[in-house]
Amino acid sequence: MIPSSAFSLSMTLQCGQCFRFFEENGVFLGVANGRLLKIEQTDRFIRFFDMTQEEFQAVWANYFDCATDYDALHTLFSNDQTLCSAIEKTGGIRVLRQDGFETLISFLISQNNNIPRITKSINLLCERFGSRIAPDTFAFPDAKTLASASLSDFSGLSLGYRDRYLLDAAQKVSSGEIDLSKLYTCPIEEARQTLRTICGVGPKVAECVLLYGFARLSCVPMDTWMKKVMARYYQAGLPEEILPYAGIAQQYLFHYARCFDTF
DNA sequence: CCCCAGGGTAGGG
DNA sequence: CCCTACCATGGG
Repeated sequence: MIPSSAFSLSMTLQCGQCFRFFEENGVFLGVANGRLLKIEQTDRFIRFFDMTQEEFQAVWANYFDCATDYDALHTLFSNDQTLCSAIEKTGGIRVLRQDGFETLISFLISQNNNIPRITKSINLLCERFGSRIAPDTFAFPDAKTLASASLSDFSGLSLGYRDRYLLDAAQKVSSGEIDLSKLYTCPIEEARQTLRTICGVGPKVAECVLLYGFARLSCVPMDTWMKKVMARYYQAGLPEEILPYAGIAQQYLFHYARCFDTF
């Protein structure tokens, strides 16, 4: 269990950073790290169902980024007026530490797309190519499996023109042409450059992959909503002192603009 | 019919 | 460097 202060499970799982959780009577079910996760938020705690302390420490503490002091970040961010307002509504969001390859594929699908359709495509992709880990539950497929597919194998997943992007990404990772493990710590510009050799990875998708998949917290995905926020509130850029954690600030501002502000 | 969706690419100035 | 048309697909 995790204390609930400054932690909103529903916002964290539904703010558009991950796509494999759904809510049923207040309980969230989903798949990450090749495991089925059942989890709920009570008044004071986040409760993990069917979970040993060992598994929580080995897998999920990292996934939910329990080591980061979000209260300290809120204090830092609150010096800024707009972020202060955003945090009032969205401060329970945590930036998840997701699998790098899954994040890469997921945000290739996200381009010029909407969240319900992204979710649908990803679930269909897992059903077709992922290993079955429980009834009607499938893990995210690995790079080798996707790389061995052909374009026609992707039909019916509502990927549109993005099918060849997935294949290119899977082949570059599977062949070793791209070593994703380097992206955690290599210089950030090198990480961006590496990802952008993949067809369909531009500036925005690269930032998403690095932030959500490789814990590069300085990365700021500039989607249509964040562009509106920047134009309206930050024409001179984000405050200097938050830049090392700008990705987390971005998550608050993105969700604030999308769900609470009127643009 | 239009527009938009967590954009990127190719092609032309 | 900039700008624009186009890219599949579904929902409003």
